[in-house]
Amino acid sequence: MATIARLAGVSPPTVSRVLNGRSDVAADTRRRVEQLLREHGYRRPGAILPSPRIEVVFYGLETNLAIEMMRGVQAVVNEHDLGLGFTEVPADPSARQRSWCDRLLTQRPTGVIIVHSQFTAEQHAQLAAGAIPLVAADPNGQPTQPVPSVSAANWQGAVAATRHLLELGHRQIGVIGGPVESLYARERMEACRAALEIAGVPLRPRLARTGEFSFESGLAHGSELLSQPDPPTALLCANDLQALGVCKAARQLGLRIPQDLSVVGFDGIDAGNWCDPALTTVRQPFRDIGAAAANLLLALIAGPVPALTRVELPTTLVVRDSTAPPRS
Amino acid sequence: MATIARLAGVSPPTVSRVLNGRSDVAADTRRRVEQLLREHGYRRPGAILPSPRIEVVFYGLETNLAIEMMRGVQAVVNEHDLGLGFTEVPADPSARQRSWCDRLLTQRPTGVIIVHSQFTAEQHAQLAAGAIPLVAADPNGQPTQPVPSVSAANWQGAVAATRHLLELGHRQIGVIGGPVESLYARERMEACRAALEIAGVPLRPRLARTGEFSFESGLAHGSELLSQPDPPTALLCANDLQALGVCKAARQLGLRIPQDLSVVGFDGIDAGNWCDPALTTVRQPFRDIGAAAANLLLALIAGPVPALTRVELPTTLVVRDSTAPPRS
DNA sequence: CTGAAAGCGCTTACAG
DNA sequence: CTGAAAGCGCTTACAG
Repeated sequence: MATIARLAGVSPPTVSRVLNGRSDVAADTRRRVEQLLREHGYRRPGAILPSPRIEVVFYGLETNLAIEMMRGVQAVVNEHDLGLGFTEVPADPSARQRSWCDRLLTQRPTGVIIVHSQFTAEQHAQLAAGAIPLVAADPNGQPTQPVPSVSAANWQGAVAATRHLLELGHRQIGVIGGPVESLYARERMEACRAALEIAGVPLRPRLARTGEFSFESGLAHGSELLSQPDPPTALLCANDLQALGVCKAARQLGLRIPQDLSVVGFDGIDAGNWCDPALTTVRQPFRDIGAAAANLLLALIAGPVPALTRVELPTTLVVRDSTAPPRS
Repeated sequence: MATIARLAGVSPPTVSRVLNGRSDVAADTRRRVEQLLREHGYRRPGAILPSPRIEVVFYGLETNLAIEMMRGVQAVVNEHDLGLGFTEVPADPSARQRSWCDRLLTQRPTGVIIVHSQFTAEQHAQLAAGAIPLVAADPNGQPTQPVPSVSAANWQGAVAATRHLLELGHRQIGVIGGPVESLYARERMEACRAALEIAGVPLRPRLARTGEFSFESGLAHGSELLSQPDPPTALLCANDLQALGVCKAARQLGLRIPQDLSVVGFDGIDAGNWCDPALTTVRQPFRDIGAAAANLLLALIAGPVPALTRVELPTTLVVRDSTAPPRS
C-alpha cells in the first residue's frame, strides 16, 4: 500500500480511503489510485480470495441437454481447476425468491454462462455493473443484449433434415414449428421452407403448423395434421419431444412408422434412441457447445473479446429408423 | 485475538502461531486455543469469507434424475441463499484429471451431497480431515462409510410393482435385476422374489436374470427371455431404461405391449411417458430426495447429527399403458 | 515451547 | 479533500 501511495503521490491514509470506498476523496485522486491498485493487482493482506468458479444459468431446458452441456463445461473447468455452479431459473417467476441476478452478485462467480438466454437489458446491466463476465450458450436470440455467444447451426440442420426426406422420395412433407417468439424455431422452420421451395415442392400452408417444444404439442398437431383427407407422408418437427408426440399420434391413428409416415426430430435427446422406432433427428452438439462457451468465457475473463463474438457449431443429421421412402 | 489470548492464559503471539498452523506450539496449548477460537467464532480481520456453497457430486446417473435431484437441492439452497455446485465424476477414471476429492478440498464448499455414493474410505477420511460435512443421496450402499443418507423405499416399490402384476392375473412373471454388486438392485430383486413367493407363485430360475441398468441390457435379456418356449407374460425390470430395452425386444419378436406382454420399470424417467405405450413404473421421488439431502446437510452444518441418520422416502407405483391382464 | 519487544500494514480521529 | 500522528491487530525475530 505504501508503494501505491508513493506512486500516486498521496499518503497511505488516502489509499486506504479509496480501498474502503469512502466518499471523501477527490474524484481525480480516486481514479489515479484505483488505476495503480489495479495495475499492481493489490490484494488486502490475509484476504483469502474465493476460489474461481463458473456459474451456468439455465432457463428451463430438456434435462438431457442440460446435463450434456454441463459435461462440456465441466471438461474445460476441470482443466483449469475451477469450480462449477448450477442455477435453474424456475419457469414460474413467482417461485423466484430472489432474482438469480441478485444471487449471482452476492456469490460473485468468476464468470457466467447463460443457457437459453431470456434475460433482460436490466439484468445484463446488473451483471456488467458487477464486472461479471457473461457468455450466452444456444441463445434463442434476444439480439438486444450484445453478449458473446455460442450456438448451433440450426439452419443447416433443418436443411439437411428436409433434404433427407426429399431424397427418400417424399413430396407431401409437413412441418411443425416451434413458438413464433423463438428466433431459432423460426430459423428451423424457414430453413425447411427454403429447402422445400428450392427442390420445387413448396410447403403447402395446410401442412405447416406452429406448435410448442413439447410432447403434448406434437401429439395435438400430429393428430390434426394426420387426420386430414390427404395427409403428409413425412413430418419435420421443431424438436425431438414434439416428434415423439407425433409418433404417438400416428400410432393412435393406426399409422406405422416409418412405413406410413416418416418423422424427423431435432436435438438428439437420449429418448430418441430408446423409443421404437429409434428417431431420425438433427443432433445438436450440446457437449461441444458447453465446452466452447466455457472457453469463450475464459478468454473473456483473461481480457476483452469483441462483444459480438459468435461461435456457431455444426449440427449432424442422424438417420435412424423413423424415416423411410413413402409407400406409393 | 487479545481476548482469546487472555482467556487461554497465553500471549497474543502464541495465538497467532496457532492460527498460522506453526508446529512449534505445545499440543495442549494448541488444543486450548483452538477450542476458544472456535467458541468465539474468530475470523481474520479483513478476510472476505467465501459465500457458502453446497456441492453435489454425481457418480454417473440418468440425466433426467440428476436434474430432478438438482432441482430439489436448489429449492432448499435458494431458501438459505447458498450457492450450488455441480460435479460429475467421469465413469472412466483415466479421465479424472484430479480426484474430485482434492478438487473439493481446494474449493472448500460448505457441504457436500454425494449421489450414488461409490466413494472409498480414503476419500471419506479426506473430506472428514477437511472438516467438510457430507451427506449421501440414494446410495447404492457402501455401508463401510458411515454417512448420513437419504434414499427411497426400493423394497416397498418393488413389492407394489409385483403385486400390481399379480392382481392383473399374471402367473408367469419374469424379473430382470441389476448388477449383483449393487445393493439396491438386489433389494428390488429380492422384494420381487419375496412378493411372488408369498403370493404362491415363486419366481422360477429360468425367468430370473441379472442384467445392467441399461437399454442394451434390457434388449438382450428381453430377447432371450421372450424367445423361450413358455415365455413370461409379464416382466419386472431393474429400471426404466432396461424396461424400454425390453419393450424394443418384445416388438422385434412381434409381441404387442400390453396385450402379449406387460412390462414394469423403476425410476420414473420422462422417457417412460414419451414412449408408446407409456411405461408403468415405480417412481422414485428424486426431487424430494435432493431436498431432503440438502436439509440433512444443513442440519449437519449447523451441528452434529447421528452418523447413521437415514431418511427413506416413499416410492409410488405409476400405472400407465404397458401393463394389462394376460391374454389367456 | 513461550513471551516481551519491535515491526508491518492498515485505519481512524483530528486538524487544517 | 488531505496528511501527520496515534492506534489496532497481527506477525516476526530474538532470547531463554
